[in-house]
Amino acid sequence: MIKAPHQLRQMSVFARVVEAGSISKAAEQLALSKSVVSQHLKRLEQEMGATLLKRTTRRQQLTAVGQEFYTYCQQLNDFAEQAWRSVQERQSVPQGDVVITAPHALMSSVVVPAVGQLIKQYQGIRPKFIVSDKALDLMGDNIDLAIRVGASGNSNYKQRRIGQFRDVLVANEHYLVNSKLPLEQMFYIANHWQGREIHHQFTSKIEPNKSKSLTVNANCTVDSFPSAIALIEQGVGIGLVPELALAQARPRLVEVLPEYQLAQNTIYALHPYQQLPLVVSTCLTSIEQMLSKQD
Amino acid sequence: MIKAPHQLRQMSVFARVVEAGSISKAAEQLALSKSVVSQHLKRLEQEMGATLLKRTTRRQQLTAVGQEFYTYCQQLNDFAEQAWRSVQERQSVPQGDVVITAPHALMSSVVVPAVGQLIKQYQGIRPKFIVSDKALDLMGDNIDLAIRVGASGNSNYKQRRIGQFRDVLVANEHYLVNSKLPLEQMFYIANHWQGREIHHQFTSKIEPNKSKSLTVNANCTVDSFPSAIALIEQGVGIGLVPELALAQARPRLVEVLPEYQLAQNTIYALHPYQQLPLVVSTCLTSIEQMLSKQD
DNA sequence: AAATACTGTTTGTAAAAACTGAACAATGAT
DNA sequence: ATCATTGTTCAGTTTTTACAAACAGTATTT
Repeated sequence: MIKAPHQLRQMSVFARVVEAGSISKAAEQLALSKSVVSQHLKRLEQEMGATLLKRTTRRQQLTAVGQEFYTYCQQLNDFAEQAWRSVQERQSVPQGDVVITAPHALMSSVVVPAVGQLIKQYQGIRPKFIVSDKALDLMGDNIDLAIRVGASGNSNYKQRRIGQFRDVLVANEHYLVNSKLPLEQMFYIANHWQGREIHHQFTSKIEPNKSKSLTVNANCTVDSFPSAIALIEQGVGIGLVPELALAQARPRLVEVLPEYQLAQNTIYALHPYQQLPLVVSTCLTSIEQMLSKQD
Repeated sequence: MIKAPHQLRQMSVFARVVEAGSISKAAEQLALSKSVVSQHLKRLEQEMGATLLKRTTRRQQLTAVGQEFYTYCQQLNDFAEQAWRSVQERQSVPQGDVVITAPHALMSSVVVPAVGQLIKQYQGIRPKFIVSDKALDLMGDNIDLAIRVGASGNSNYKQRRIGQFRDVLVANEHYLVNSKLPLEQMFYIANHWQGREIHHQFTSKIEPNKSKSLTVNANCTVDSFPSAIALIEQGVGIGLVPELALAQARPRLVEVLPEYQLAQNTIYALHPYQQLPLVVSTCLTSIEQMLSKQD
């Protein structure tokens, strides 16, 4: 019944003409020329096959049909107005649900603090944190923001580089002092994602050309780094830990090769939006700031 | 807040996408190409500064904003739909108020019978007849249809020729037979619009070239022809009467100059519409038919 | 009566948009 | 791995929209 794209517009204009009381005033209010408004009205009436407004140059009067039609068109305008307002309001202040996922390496050390700080300012934010080292499906799990290490090659989602960090090979101070074993034979506590065969390429912190490589087999595997830290603190062996997560544990852990460092991991933010909702973008900004501070 | 002409359309399309569950299906339902629908959505989101629909190639999910926005857009479509339907229904059958004005000469003899016949068929018609020999203001008096004799030179309204009739000079049969006076001296009962000095130009009914003229002063003036008929029937004098109105009175009245006739008067219909409402146009048609029958 | 101020309509023209169809990338199912 | 499906992007075309100016009708003012 109603197919043409312009009819809604015409209905809207018609309502304004009725309210304004004349074509000229309506045109003024709508910031249009009289001719346009006149034509809109004309075409609308043609396409409906009925006059809505009896009009001379001085007066105008609604038809019976026009009267009824107007009540709808009026509401139509109101609804459109309300719809926009509702969105604008919602977007003026960060609020509402945000589902954020991040790997262990970044969640408690970066994401949670960043968002936590935000909540103090905007109490309307209701975040939900999902720790996962696996790549979850943003759409399926209804995730608004995913922080990941390394780029996901193929994805429909928007992806942006938001920071970087290094992993550090650490051990309990006592373990390192007491153990007489060569590095290759130390007890290696690996994360699950590292696999069984582990290869590390170290570069000197001072001289970029000087490098050292290390290849070991995992003696033990954990599925998240807090377990690794626990073991390392206990003096069981050595293991890789994100430097960002060392803050809490640093006093008791020391680097195994203090003069060397590993390559940087890149941190990406992913989201399923064409355009970020305010809550999400605010969270993301906060996380980025947190990351830049730590550099 | 909402200014752009296309936004209503976009909102409408957005609602359809949500309802259809996918852009493709929505495009199909709207008889559009996918690309258009996609772009509409894209632009709408851009202009609102918010994503309404998180979407991959397979699934789509409403945003919090989108959810709220949708409820409005949905109703918007519904309203538009209803608005059109209401008009269509109203126009499928002639019904409702019609205000018709006509001069005495035509009202009871033509207009009322024509519309009366119509009412038998369409009981929803509620006509209001206003007899007036003066030209009323269509807009001011809320008149839908005006039947007039002679064209109104300057007017904003649509005007159309719908028939014609002659005036006839008549008298009571007995008066004519008994009166020995010459025509010029007979007691002349004039209508108000004829003025004091009256000139008639007669033409022979048989020979177009043969003509006769008559100039008289009014002995008596009436403001509408029924009064004239009453007087004439009483045998007071002669007077001009529209032939159309003679039907009821004919048995008792006879033409003064049976072989001659006066010039035809043209009947016009006037209305204040760009496009006639169904009720009005139906009435007009019926009146036209009534006129053509009498020719 | 004439001048005026204000209406709504028409017309020609330029800008904006809507739309299409085809090519493309991503996804899920067979 | 192939295949059908989905959404996006990119030309190019058609349709709408909009404006400005000229015009005509109406009411007020002078």
